[in-house]
Amino acid sequence: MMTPDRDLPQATGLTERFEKGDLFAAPCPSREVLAHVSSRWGVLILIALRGGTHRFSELRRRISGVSEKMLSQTLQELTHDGFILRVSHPVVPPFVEYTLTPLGEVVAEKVADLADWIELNLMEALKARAATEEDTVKREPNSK
Amino acid sequence: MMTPDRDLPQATGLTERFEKGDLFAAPCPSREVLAHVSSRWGVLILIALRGGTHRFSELRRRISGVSEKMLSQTLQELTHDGFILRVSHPVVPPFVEYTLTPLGEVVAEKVADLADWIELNLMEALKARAATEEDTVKREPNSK
DNA sequence: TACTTATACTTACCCAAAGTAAGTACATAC
DNA sequence: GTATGTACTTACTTTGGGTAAGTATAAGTA
Repeated sequence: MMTPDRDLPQATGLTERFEKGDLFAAPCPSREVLAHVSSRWGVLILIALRGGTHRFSELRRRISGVSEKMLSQTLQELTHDGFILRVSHPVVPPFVEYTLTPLGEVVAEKVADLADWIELNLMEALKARAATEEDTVKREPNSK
Repeated sequence: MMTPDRDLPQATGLTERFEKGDLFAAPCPSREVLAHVSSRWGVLILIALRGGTHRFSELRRRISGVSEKMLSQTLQELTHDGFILRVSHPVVPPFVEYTLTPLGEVVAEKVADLADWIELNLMEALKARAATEEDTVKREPNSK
């Protein structure tokens, strides 16, 4: 049976063990920011902006697969979170530049670290995928 | 006015990254794995499993807000990717344990590093949020 | 005996988020 | 005058995530 444990007092006890913060608590604002940073396009945008300023359309072309809508939206979120600085030049056609803030450079570095590691170790991960049958280990009832 | 495009001559670091796993290319398998790891629940599961083995229902209670469906699904993905080992004891009621693999411990560490940093620096991010009007910098047409 | 509780799931259904396509305003090139 | 490029927004459609309920089984409770 499903027990609706939305806001049970157990949160306090568990939070103690993870005393860093309340990331494990549902209404934690960190989750939102973390979601922006680790979102599908957020990750790629942050990595793309390492190394320097880029224009909107540069990012769009570089990050294969983003729609303009999602790029715009994610850039807004990250800008709003203080990770990206948006500089718009009031000319025609529009000219807008996006740059990492000092705060953004730190997150971007951590995100890139994660992404790079995954790229480099993909082979191992894929090998594990091939061996699907070994995913689960079954133990005898009396072995525990 | 013609807008100069400094699109192609990229920073070497980024270009190298393109050629290795090519995260920026849409059909790159790294993206999928990265999506699993950096997904809303994937992040929290990996962090929760640092420090030791946990049962399904333990994780469910700890990670406030996960549905059983999402927990099950995300655990399957991460298990399939080789980051988590699933050990099921064939008893009634079911008893299943989840543990990080050596590979999983490394990703979990990187993910936790990112999450911790965000939690600690949330205040700065929120301060940036408050100053919404300063998100965008406008420059005069002739200032560039 | 019958009812409840607990576990680790799956399945059906629904809605919000993500993706697609088109529109916008203006200028320069052909 | 048609096309192109810029940085967007807005409607519409699709998909994925969330909610609630179902499942099998055994121990515990009334």
